Amino acid sequence: MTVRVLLADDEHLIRGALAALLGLEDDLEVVAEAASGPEAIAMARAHRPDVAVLDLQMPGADGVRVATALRAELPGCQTMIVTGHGRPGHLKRALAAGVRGFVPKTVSAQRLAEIIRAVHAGSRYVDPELAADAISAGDSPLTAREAEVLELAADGAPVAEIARRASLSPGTVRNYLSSAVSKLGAENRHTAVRLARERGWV
Amino acid sequence: MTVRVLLADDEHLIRGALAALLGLEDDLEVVAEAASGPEAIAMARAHRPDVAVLDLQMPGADGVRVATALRAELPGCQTMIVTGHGRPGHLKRALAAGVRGFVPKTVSAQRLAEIIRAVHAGSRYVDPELAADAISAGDSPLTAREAEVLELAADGAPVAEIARRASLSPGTVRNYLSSAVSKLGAENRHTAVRLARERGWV
DNA sequence: CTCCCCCTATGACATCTGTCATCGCCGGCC
DNA sequence: GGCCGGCGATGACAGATGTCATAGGGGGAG
Repeated sequence: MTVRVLLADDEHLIRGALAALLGLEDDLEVVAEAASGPEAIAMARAHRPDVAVLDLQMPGADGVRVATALRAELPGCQTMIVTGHGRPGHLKRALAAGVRGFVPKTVSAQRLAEIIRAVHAGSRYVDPELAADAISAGDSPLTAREAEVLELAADGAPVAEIARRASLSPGTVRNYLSSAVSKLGAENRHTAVRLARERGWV
Repeated sequence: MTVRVLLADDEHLIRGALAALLGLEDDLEVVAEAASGPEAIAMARAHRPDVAVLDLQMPGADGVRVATALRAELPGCQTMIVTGHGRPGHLKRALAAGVRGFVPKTVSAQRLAEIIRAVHAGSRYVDPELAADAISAGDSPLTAREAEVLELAADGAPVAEIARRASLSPGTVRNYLSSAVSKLGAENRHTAVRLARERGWV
């Protein structure tokens, strides 16, 4: 019995190469490919794969968003995420979205094929290194608003702009930023953004 | 006559898959693989490939740095860069380093094989879209010091820290930042850093 | 030689940011 | 009911940042 696989990655080079390699395994069959989030969802709807292998970063909708959509629409389809640089927060988000596998692109195709089989059989697989990172990063100490405001501060916007976008008073924004900065042990909001990003808290 | 290819990419999944696909072409032979910059140089030294296909982002030394090293050491070896997200500045740097091909990972393996042949035959190939971006981005309006200081400001360090690292007076640093910000039409140094990064000027 | 641009620096000023104290409101928990 | 924590806001203050004028030295172009 062969496992029907959907492959979604915006990098044609990788997607094609991967499809070819996975196709060599005689119990795996790549039944659909997609280059964007929305396309992945559409292809899944049309081909009803057993396992969806999703890149984390795709135009339109990222891998986790696609996984969430598939979870709701095709309960029989297991999802897994493949990513170049895995941050702890992504893993946490992915797991929360019902993703069953989370692997970095540094694994071999051979290994990926095994993991696809495992996921299809019902087990979960998370890359040990990424799991360790996620555990050591721990939970976010930031409150919802602190995280939101920090997010808005990410592109270097001044306080007034952030306040406008968040519909908050500038003073309140500064308070949240201040508290976020102190919780993260950062020197200023920009390093705070960087730290929070590294730990996957925004 | 077969083209001997060196493949360097830190993502095992991509590298392996690509090696397999390129190996299917009967006039291409992947004679070496590497997962880091230094390893790529060592492998090139050992196997003397005709064409080196280098990922832009690798641990140790990025693709352009590797290309520069190879240019000096193995003049008979043509180099080309493959990258996920290509910024204009990278292309410029790559061309200056004597790289003969520059392609995004969104091309197909088929197309990549053709380009490898072309590069081996002595032509150059630059992805049209990336080329257009590079041209429209134009040249950097920043002076050497402005760019350097902006670079140091990238991680959100305060002026005092930047001044220390650049061995400059804090006042001078603020002047450079101010002038860079105004040249880039940014609101503050952090958005200036972002803009300069997008255009490949830092 | 002169002009111009870059590098470096200082001082002054206005504004922005970070921090703290304090307040009221709401919702959950003991 | 009382306590606590999060949310939203204000006011005040110190320190950081952005801007401008100014100035000397050096190097390249005309």
